[in-house]
This record gives sequence, C-alpha cells and structure tokens, in this order.
Amino acid sequence: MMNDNSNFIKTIMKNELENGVVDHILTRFPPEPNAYLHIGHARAIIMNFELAKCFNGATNLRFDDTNPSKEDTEYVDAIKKDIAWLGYEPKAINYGSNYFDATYEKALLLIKKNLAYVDDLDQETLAKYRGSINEPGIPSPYRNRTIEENLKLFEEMRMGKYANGEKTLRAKIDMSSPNINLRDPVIYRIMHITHHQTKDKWCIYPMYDFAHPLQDAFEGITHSLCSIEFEDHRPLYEWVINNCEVEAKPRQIEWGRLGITHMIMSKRYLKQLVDEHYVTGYDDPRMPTLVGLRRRGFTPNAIKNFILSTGLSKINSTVDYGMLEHFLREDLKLTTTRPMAILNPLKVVITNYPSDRIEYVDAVNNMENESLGTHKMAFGREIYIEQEDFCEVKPNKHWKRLAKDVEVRLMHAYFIKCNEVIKDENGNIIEIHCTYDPKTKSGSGFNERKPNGTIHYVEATTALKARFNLFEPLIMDEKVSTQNFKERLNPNSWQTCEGFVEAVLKDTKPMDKYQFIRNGYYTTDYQAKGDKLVFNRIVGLKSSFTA
RNA sequence: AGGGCUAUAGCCAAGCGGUAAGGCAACGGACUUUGACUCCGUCAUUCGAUAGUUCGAAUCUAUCUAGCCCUACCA
Repeated sequence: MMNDNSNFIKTIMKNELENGVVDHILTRFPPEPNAYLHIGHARAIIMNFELAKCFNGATNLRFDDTNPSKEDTEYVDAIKKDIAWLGYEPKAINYGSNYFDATYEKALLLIKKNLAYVDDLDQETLAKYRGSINEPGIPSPYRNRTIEENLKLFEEMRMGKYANGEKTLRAKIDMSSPNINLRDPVIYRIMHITHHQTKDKWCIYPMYDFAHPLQDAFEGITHSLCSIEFEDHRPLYEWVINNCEVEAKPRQIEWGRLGITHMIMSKRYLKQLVDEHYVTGYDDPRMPTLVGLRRRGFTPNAIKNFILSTGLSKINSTVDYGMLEHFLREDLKLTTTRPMAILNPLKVVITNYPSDRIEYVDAVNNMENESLGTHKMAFGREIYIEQEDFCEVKPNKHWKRLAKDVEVRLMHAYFIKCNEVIKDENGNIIEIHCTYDPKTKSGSGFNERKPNGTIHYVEATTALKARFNLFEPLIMDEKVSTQNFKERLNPNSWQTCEGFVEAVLKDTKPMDKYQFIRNGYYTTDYQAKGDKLVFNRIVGLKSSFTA
C-alpha cells in the first residue's frame, strides 16, 4: 500500500531495525475522544498503520482520555467506526485511563526521587511565576517541600481533600529553561468530575505531557508519531521516559500538519458549524469529517491514496482540494455504473417515432470495465435531454451538441435531427421537435455519416423523477482563514436540481454509486424518502468546455 | 532572555557531494457512442538570499531573510 516515495520516518524505522535499536515496530493512534475524526486525522491513522505495516509491525488504538471534562463515549464509538471504515484493525484498543494506577505510581516515584512536588500556587500566580518567552521563570515558594510532605499532600489530593485548582503536582525540572515546557510543568491536576471510563475512582488526572510518554512506554510503543507543534514537548517526553524507570524507550517523532484548500479542519470551528446549525450535523455531506465524507460518497481507498500521495514531511502543507477530487475520480472510475440522468430537462418529441411504442436499447454500464455488464434503456417518442445540450443556432464549429438542423447521436440509441423549436409567448424554448433515422441504431455498424456529437437522454414516460444535490466544499475562499470563517462559507454549497433518471435506477440501493453521463459521480442519499430518488453529487467530472 | 522547526515549480513531493524523479493543476495535440476516460507533448539551466569549501554543492560551512510553533491546572 505504501507507495515508493520514501519518507523520513520510514527511513528512521528502517535504520533502527537494521542497527538493532528496536526489533519490531509498534505505533499508536491516540485520539482524544472529544470530536469526530476528520481528514486530517485520517493522515495520522493511515500513516501510523501503513508505516507499521511496512515492517510487519502493528498499531494500537489508544483513547487519550486524561481530561474527562471534554470527553464522551459518543466519540469513542464514532472513532472506532471511522477507523474500521478506513479498513484498519488495531492490534489493541486501549484507554489512557487503563493506566491511571500505573501513572499514579510513577508520580509517587518522581516525588520519592525529589523530582516532583505539590504546589499551592493558584493558576494565575503559577502562570506569572512561569515567566515568558523573554524572561526566565522563578521557582515557586513551595518548590522545596520535603519528600515526606509532598507524599502526604499528593495522597490527600488523591483522597479528595482539596477543591479543583487548589493544588497541583509539578515536575521539578528547570524554571529558567528557554523551553517553557520544561519550567516545572504541572503533571497532575485536581478535577472532581466523573470520568466516562473510570467513573468516580479518581479526582486527580494526569496531564498529557506526563501521561502520554508513560502510556507509550507501558504499551511498548516503539515510535510515537505526532504533529509538529509537539516538537517543543519532546525534551519533556524524554525527561519522563528517562526518569520514570520504565522498561520501554518509545521515541517521539513529529511531522507537519496537513491542510487542504477550501476546507476548514479545526475541531473548534467544526463544532461551531454543528452547534449553530450551519450544517445538519457532523455527517453533513459538506463536512470534512470522515462521516461527512463517507455520506458524500467518498471511498476509503480514495482517501488512502490521497494521503499516501501527499507524502510526509515536517512542512505544514496545504494541498489543493483538486488533488483529493482526483484520487476520488480515479477510484470511482472503474467501479461505478454509468446510467443516464437529466438534471435540467428539455423535452424532445421524435415526430417520426410511433407514440405507442417503447423500445429498449442496450447500454454498456462502464466502457472501461466490461465486467459491469449492460442494462436495457428505454427509447420512445418523447424524451428529455439537458437544456445545456441544445442551442437554437450552432454557435461555432466546436459545438458538439444539438442545434436546429443539426444531427447528433443519442448515446446508445439513434441519430436525431432537430427540425423545429417550440417557444412560449416570451420566447422561451419549451420543447423541440426532431426526427430520428432508424438506420443509425447503436451497434448497427452504421457509418455513412458522422453525427455532430453525442448527447445523453432519458425516455419521458418511463423516467423517474429525481432530485440532485450538488454539493460544493463548505469553504470556497482561496485560503481558509479562521477569522470570520462563518461569513466566508460558500452560500452555494448545497444547490439542488429537479430532473429525471432512467427507470433502471428504481432498484437502486442507498449509497450505491453512479457516474451519470457528463454529470459526474453521484451516490443515492441514504435518507432519500418520498416519490423522488435523491442523489448526492460526490464529485464532478473534469470539463474545460464553455459554450 | 529567548527557544525550537521549516524553506526544491501555482500546490504537494523525491533527492542525503556527481550535474533537478513523480503526482495534482495548467496548456497544446491525438482519439472517442460522455467536451469524460485514455494516449502523446509542454511546464525549475536551478533548489529562500548571499558568501565560502570543493574538480564538482539543492546536498557541507557561515551569515542573512521569510514563515510556523511555544508563556493551558487542553491535547
């Protein structure tokens, strides 16, 4: 699966394996269960699993649940489903909270080694003592408490003697470090709150910087991959690993974040869109969430190929949205059937075709994948074509569609020629009259003359009414800014068309995927109801044509 | 008293001292019962800038510039 493009993490793993630094690879995907996964998370999932797979290694899923005030089991379940949808199976599914006892023991160990102390400073004062990027911090007056006193106070914290925020446990490192993460970071805080996994067992919870390296070590993770903003935390990660007397020595490696043009990807903003009803939910087809993309019709393969093709580096990159669409088209191209749909109908009467007759022509489902077979398609006296496929006067020699006195091929059926244009009193075209040539039936081998072009159609009396949702990405600005992002949402992100599809689609199943001739790739909406079939556009076709 | 990271085409990205892969986009052309698809062609004399080392530098050194991250009891 992993493409030939090497990447720096793969190289590191390969070298460590060859030099005996490690004898296997075990990675982990560690989401905090406080949001739905989006395509940015997909990169972390795919890279962790694929990198491990390159070396016959494995990947754990571990819910990073050290802050119960933000988390919920709703997200735990959603995350598990998304990972399964992408096609990955974790070696183990763990919770950070599984390790609360062991983590607590390590905190005790640090206190006994005089490397941690209980601090009484309130949040505001503590921030002041920490200093700033331009000035060193100063030690807390509580920094030199005795080991016995610290042990007693920490035990009292655990027993619930103190209120939220009244005391913290801090690592004793270096208040004057230029790296602010090393200025005696808080490693345990008091939080009287019920945890979704451990319920009321604890009222103190470890901080990410303390818990994460320990959890990695407890699980025997060899490579702990994370995004670049944690680079400054690596010295702290290593401090914890080196001072807590753990057997495994996991290594943290950072990569750059992935952005996509036209897509907003911050958890916080996605939540606002849902909470303020700008979208119908996390699974709104315009959302960059995995559930949203799945409903829109994206395939796991398309997402996987997209992620792997963008490679991996330490650059925070912004990939063009067109790249995502490309990999989606490529994946759908060979797997979708190609029935006809008319989004904006124009009625055509074939005046020399009997009114009491319907015939069925053979239509190939996918000319690039013959294994998908053929289906029967109705043809009769009255049909619908796209409004944009007719122009009263052929505008130029490049026009390959229908016009008055011009002959075109109806795909899979006959040549037709337009003889008459019917207009209402305002001059709007309401229908056109054509004649067909029986000798030109598709498959007959007729080649006495070339049509002007080929267009698609549906037979009017058998066609099914349909609604087409034409989704666009939620954000259309060149560069998505987090400033005023709601005002910059694309107002045309969800347009609809009322048209027709072939009768053959009446047996369509929710989430079936089609390529409608010239109209792009669509999927049936799983919420379709009533007398109309509802189709969501997944992605359009590439087209440079302008009339 | 600041620290850390990054820089190769419009967007991604290989390259690790031997003379700039590939993909997306774009643009030409061929083909076509989808203006799709497919196929062919074009698209960096130069790698953020400037010096230096070297027979040879995107790769090594120095200086500079630009961008991102760090002052949560979030992750």
